[in-house]
This record gives sequence, C-alpha cells and structure tokens, in this order.
Amino acid sequence: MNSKTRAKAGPEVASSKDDFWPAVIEFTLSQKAWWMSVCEEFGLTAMQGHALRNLDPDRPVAMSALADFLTCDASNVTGIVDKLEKRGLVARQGAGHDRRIKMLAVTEEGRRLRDSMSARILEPPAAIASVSPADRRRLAAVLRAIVDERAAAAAPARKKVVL
Amino acid sequence: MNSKTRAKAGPEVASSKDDFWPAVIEFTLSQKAWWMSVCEEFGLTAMQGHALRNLDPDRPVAMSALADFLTCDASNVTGIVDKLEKRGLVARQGAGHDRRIKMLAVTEEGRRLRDSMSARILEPPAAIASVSPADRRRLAAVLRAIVDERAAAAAPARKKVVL
DNA sequence: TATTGTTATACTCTATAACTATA
DNA sequence: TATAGTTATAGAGTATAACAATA
Repeated sequence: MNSKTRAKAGPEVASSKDDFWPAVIEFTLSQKAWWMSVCEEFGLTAMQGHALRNLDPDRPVAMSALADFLTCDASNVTGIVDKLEKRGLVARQGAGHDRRIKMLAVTEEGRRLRDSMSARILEPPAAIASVSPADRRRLAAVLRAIVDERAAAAAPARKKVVL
Repeated sequence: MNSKTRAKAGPEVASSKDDFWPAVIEFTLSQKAWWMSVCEEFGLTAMQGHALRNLDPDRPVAMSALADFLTCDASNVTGIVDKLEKRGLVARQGAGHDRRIKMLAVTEEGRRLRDSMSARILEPPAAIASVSPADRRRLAAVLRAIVDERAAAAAPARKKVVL
C-alpha cells in the first residue's frame, strides 16, 4: 500500500520532479524501522544503539557531548547510560581537570559489541551496488547539504565552531 | 565532529565509495530531528504525526491498517488514536460489514491540520534545487530500491499484495 | 553565579497478556 | 477458533524542575 491512490491525479505535471522529495521522506521512515531491527539484533534499544555508536573506544566522551549528539536532555542521558553501564558496555570515569564532568569509556565487551554493530551497519544494501561512483558522490553531497541546511536551521545559536 | 578521526587511516582506498553509505546514515538521523520539530510545530508527537499522515481524509482507514503502517502493536495504536480523537482530529467509526473493525475518519479540523502539515513537509530543502531532474529521478530510484529491499527483508511473510 | 550531572515527576511510546465483541 | 480492538501492566524514552557538587 504505497497509496496516495488518488482517484484521478489531475494533469500529470512534473511528476519526476515532485517525486524526489517524497521519495526521500519515505526512505527516512524505512530507515527508522531498519535501525530498530539492527539494534534489536544486539539487544539494544534505538537510543542505546545511537549512544554506543557515538562513543569512542579509544577516547572517553563526556556525558554532555553524548547529550549533544543525541539531541536530548542531560537527565535523559543519565538513564540511557545507566542501562548501558548496567550491561557492562560502558563505564563512567572522572575527567580529572574538572570533577563535575563524567567521561564515558567503552568497556572491552562494549567494544566488541560496537565493532560487530558497526560492521552490520556498514553492510550496504544491495540496491546501491548498481549506482555509479559519480551518482554516489552526487547523492551523498545532496544528503550532506540537506543535513547541514537542517542543522543550521534547527540550531541557530549552537556552538557552530567555524573551523 | 564528524569524527572517525582515525590517527592514520591507512591507504586511502575508494574513499568516495565508502563515504556514500555513512552519508546516508547520517542523513537519516538528521531527518528524525527534523520530523520531530515539524510535528511539534503542529502540537503533535512524532507518532501522532505519522498516524495523521497515513490517514486518508477521503476514505476512513481501519485501525489495523494504521498499526501496519506504524509497524507497532494494535494496543499501541489505541493510545495514539485516543489522543488524536481527544483533540478532535480523528473519529472512530464502525465499518458496517464487520462490527469488530473500527475505521478512522479525519475530521474537518484534522483535515486542515493535515493539509498544513503536508504542505510544510513537502517544502523541499534548498539544497536539492541544484540537482538536475535526471539526477533526481536516478536518486529517487535508488532510495526507493533501498526501501523496497529493506521492506522485503523485514517483512518476509507480509501481505505483499502482488498488484 | 554558572555548569555538570543526578533525582523526582509526569507523559508518551512500546510490547505482552488477558479480555470483549464479534466472526 | 480466529480476529479487531481495548485494557492492564511494565519498561524505555522524553522534558522540566529541583538539587548536589564543582567551577
């Protein structure tokens, strides 16, 4: 049921142009389901998966940085990290220079799970095999431009470090 | 912080190819935040927005069909529809031929809100303006192919009506 | 005073299981 | 028996507000 089955769609004008953005939106929805299923494979919820994905096995990450990445409140991160820590995937550590800050380190078990999940995520769908390198570059560029555009619109007063 | 800042990345092989899929994943995340903000504009949660989007102003939709679209349990849909109905955006109706089934009709107020939201959603980001019609067709086809592939993998024994 | 993270609280989303009413 | 939807319950995510420790 892809629907939008309008009885009569009226004059078929610029259909190829108008289909692009709807296709992008439809794509996004399918990705959500895909992400949940991937996380489920590893016994994680969607947010726990996002959190673990953002952590760095080589270098502890501050709670606040994780909250920033997940775009959710710090109090929320506390609960999410609690569950990851209870499962032994991450560990809270002091930051040393600033004792308010807590850094999140990935445990050995967490690293293994994270690596497995990364490999799983990066399995490209078969459907992109036929796409030429040029098209890949173009599509990737478009998607990144949209990301940047939306991010700029959503966070007008964010850090926005101008490297 | 796009990171993956590996100290030494080794031989830089096929970098343009390997960046494609990561770009797609990153895009998906930004879309989630975007969708939430759009729904918020209209006083809806993300799921309420999805539900309203799937309903048809011209033709009532069964609860079960909505559950299917949202890929969540029927008991969950009950609560989501409760809130939409309490706000006067949708109304439960009998199906006539099968009195177990409840159809969801969009109210006049619901239709207005839905139309506004649709218009808002279909505002294409400025970033896609530079993409040629030919590229749009190709890129849309890629995205739809991925959607179909993932849907087929996720729902092997689904209805899958072969129109 | 301001910041980092936690706790308390409340609401939404989520699934499972038990239930009602149909079929 | 099987199906459509509800209710009860419990776990997870979510934000706000109040708080402790630290800067």
